[in-house]
Amino acid sequence: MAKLKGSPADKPRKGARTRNPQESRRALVDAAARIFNTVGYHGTDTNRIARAAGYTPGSFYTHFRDKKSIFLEVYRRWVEEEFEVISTVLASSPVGTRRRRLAKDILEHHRKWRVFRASLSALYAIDEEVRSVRLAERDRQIDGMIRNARQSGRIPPSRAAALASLLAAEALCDAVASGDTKALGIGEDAMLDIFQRALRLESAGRD
Amino acid sequence: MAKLKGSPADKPRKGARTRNPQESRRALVDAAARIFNTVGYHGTDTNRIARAAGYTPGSFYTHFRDKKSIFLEVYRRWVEEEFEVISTVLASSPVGTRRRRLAKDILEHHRKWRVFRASLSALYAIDEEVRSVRLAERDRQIDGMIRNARQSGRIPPSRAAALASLLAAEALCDAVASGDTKALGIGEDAMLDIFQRALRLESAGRD
Amino acid sequence: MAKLKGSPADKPRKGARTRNPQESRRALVDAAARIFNTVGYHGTDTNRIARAAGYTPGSFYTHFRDKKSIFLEVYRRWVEEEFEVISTVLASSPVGTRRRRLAKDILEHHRKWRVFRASLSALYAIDEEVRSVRLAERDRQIDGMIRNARQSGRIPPSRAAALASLLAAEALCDAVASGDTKALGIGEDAMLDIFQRALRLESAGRD
Amino acid sequence: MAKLKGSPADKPRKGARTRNPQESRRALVDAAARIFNTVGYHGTDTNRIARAAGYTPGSFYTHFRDKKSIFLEVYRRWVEEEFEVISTVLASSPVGTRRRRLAKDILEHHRKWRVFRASLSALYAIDEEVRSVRLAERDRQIDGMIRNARQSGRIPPSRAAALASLLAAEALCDAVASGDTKALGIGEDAMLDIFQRALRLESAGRD
DNA sequence: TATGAATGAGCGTTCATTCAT
DNA sequence: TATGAATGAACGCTCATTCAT
Repeated sequence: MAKLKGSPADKPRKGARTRNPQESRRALVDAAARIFNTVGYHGTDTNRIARAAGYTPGSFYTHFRDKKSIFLEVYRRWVEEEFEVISTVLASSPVGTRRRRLAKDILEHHRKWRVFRASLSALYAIDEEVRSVRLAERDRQIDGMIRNARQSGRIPPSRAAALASLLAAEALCDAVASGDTKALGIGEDAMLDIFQRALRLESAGRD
Repeated sequence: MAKLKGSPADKPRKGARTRNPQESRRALVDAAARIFNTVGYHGTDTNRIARAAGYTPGSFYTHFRDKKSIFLEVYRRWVEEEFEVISTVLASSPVGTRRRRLAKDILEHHRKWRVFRASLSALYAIDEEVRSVRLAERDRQIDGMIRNARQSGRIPPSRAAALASLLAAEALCDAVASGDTKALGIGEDAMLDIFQRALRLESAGRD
Repeated sequence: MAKLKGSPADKPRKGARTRNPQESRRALVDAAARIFNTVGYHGTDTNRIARAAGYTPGSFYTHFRDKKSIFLEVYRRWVEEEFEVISTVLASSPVGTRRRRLAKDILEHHRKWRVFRASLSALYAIDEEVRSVRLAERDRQIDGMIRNARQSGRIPPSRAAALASLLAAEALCDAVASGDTKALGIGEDAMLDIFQRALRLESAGRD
Repeated sequence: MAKLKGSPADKPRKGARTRNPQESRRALVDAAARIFNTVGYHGTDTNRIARAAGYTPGSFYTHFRDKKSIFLEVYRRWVEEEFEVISTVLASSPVGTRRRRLAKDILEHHRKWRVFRASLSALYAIDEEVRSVRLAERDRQIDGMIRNARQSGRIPPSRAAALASLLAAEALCDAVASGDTKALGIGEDAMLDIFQRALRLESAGRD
């Protein structure tokens, strides 16, 4: 299952072997993200991450306690990236197309990381640490949504409504991103419409 | 990560060692379901499944081609079980409380199988076969929803809307089932309300 | 330190790959004893044990829980072997030369297993399980000495005296066996005399 | 086996990081002694020694060729310490209680260093260098014992007798020090008596 | 159909040691 | 002298799977 040993995710980095720990860490996280997102958490081995980043197996452990810890790091980075995707749209898109743009960009971001995200969910169900890190991120996301609504003059959603729309959005996203809609004979546009509507839901939620 | 070696999922079956292949298969699937749902797909080993079912490692392979194939079998059984949960409610609950009953029972079913379902999602993202089996089931579920609406005189949802409400329902379900709502300080009732609303959505969808 | 990778201790057994678990276990213990006794506990790896016994790495673990457990098994066998050495002498040697014969044979047995025994002592100082197994054996040895004295009509030693003479005998033994006496310019015969005297001590001990 | 990672043996020295090589060496040997004596030679890693001494991994190797060499250094220091223990008693104890005092103090010294000493014995069986260093120390000890007897007007023991009593004393010592006597239901006092007698033996030995 | 010993590739991790700074 | 990132060989152990019985 999932034998992709010599995949393009493995090119040993060009200018590796820095003496700069920041850079090394970054290179390892880059490589890990790529590989986790190709073969999932259990299909990834730490030696391969190190080699793909241009280092030897032992080096992995000068930067990370264990495999789980780099996985969590990748996750934290992913959340930040999504924040940036959203901020960028909110800052630069004209109001009229904003919601559509937002839906499209979030979707694209999920599409790009769908394998990684699936692994995250699986681990989340089993591992206490993964669970608590993800819950903390969820908490921040909910707060952000409420703050957002308030700042733009909308009636802020309840926490329940915020979470619901967050989850619904994610689920639809993942479905489109993974090609399920297409496989089920559903147009991506029809789905995008519904997704947009879910995004709107957040301002309507009342307990 | 996820070391539950001597967990209660392991009691070696009571009256094992039949010469009846049907029975053996069933015992193995039972054991597999329990263990997959405790430690996830990758935390489960086939020898352990066999032993928990009252057989020896080799026997596993006289009944299943490989580990994935029993996982898929468990999945098929899960879908059937959910169908039964739904049918039972639809057949026996008075109309007034029907939707709430449905929400509650589906929720309970998800809560019971959340670890298994998380593994399914992770595998789904990586494995072609898991993907196609699950897509087939999704297809049947969508058809069922549309047929259902038609039979009860409602305007049938589009396939897109049906999938959307299916996914949203699942996501909310999993969130409550995994205790996320509680962890995030959200009341289960508030969430159940929203969940019910999502269930209703299906009749409103228009392409 | 202690690189003896291709040593004669490694010949992959002639008629390996039995389907007989007893035989396999025996072969593994044989190989383990040889290797532990050549490069010590920490210099020995389980893959090498398996290969030397004519099996593959995984097979080791169908017969032993872990490395420590085979080490303990080797130890139990060693104790039995020493019992046999002693019994044989007591049964077959004429009274006049008996004590000298005993000293010589015990010495030879220690000489043969000195590296293994040194590892045992080191582990004993650190590991609870090794400690308790060895203490149990010591206990049996002390009982045996007392019973022995009683049976042959001598005044049985106190437990303290028995242990003391056991330990002294072992220490002298190891010294001769490891060649220390020779290295320190001491004749082996002079040492054997003293050793014999220590053996006699056991019947003299009074609390 | 022997996982004591965050043990008290690890407090990173108070006033570390001297530019004084003598001081650094001493700090490293101090730390090494403590750790070797807690988890044994193979359980000790050089990075940990360095850190516990207040230095970084690389620094270790500016002061010691390798791990074995610091181990040997610790051994040399141990022998010196024992000499001091003995000299102190001989110089300060009244003749009447001298032997008992000696036995007690040597015992205490062994008790304190029993894990380290066990590692020494194990290495001794395998490693040429450890062997030759320890043999040299043994040689000095034997000479000392003979000189000692001569100086106090006793008949000096033969080398064989001296070694024998040295070894016997050590063995009894280790047994009491490691708590074996207690575990075997033997009173420490009974053992101390025998130990004292062994100490006396040295003046009685005749080739 | 059932057994269970055997397989063997592989994985996460450790650690003595090096070396550019 | 001191640093600490990097090394890389190795090791204990796992587990899906096979196969002779």
